[in-house]
Amino acid sequence: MNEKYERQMKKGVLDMLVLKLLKSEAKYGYQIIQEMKEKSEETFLLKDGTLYPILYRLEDDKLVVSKWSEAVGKQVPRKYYEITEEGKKTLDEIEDVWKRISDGVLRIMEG
Amino acid sequence: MNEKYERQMKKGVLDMLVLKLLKSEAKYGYQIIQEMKEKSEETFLLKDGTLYPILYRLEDDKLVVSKWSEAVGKQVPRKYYEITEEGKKTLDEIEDVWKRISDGVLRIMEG
DNA sequence: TCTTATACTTTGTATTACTAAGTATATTAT
DNA sequence: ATAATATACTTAGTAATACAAAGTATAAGA
Repeated sequence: MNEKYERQMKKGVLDMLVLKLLKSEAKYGYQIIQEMKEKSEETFLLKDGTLYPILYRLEDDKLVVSKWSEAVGKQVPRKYYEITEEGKKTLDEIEDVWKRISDGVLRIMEG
Repeated sequence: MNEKYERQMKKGVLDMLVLKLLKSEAKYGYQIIQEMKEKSEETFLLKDGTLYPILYRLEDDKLVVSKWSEAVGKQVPRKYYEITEEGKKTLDEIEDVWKRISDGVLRIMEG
């Protein structure tokens, strides 16, 4: 029952969180999943099947670009995702939307 | 572009907000729309076509019950929606989910 | 050798906010 | 009287996304 609401409430915010994590530096998929888990203190536990479609969508929208890493030794090849200028701009906008909505929720829930 | 994110971010929270507004007293559709608008300071501007499907869903889930008002004078008949005990319990649970998710978002966005 | 972690891809499902169109009555302004 | 607006509820259809699940493949450790 609660999972239903949890899933719905996450809609829209994951794009924002992924862009935020990429803002400091380019990262690869597994790294994003780990940071999301650690920084949110276990609240955002993404499956890879959830993250990659988000990254592909962000790439289609030109908010991120991806590059395969040079083969360094025997390292499994990694695809690094880097935020674009447009991505940074969009991140700021999405953050404003989030602030406005969470403020609105607070006003109703606490009023 | 932003409308897309705004719409997604509202998913899940509208049920919570409607239940919250019904917690203090039974209300009819138009009244809910007005209170949502006022209390959220223009953030949640629901169309009737958005609200009623939510109310029907809540009713299907037995979180609210509806009663048509007695015909008082020439008043247009109104359908009052009242939160159930199960609805109150679910509201508390959804609120916990919301708090956990918004805390998680904050941790990532501010850290 | 087996398990686990790393790493990316694709397909399909369930859910929900919103638009739009429809029906109908009461009140207010012209 | 008439027109416009506010009130009040219903239904059908669209777009978007979190997630599960299944698949492919390599590296490291027990």
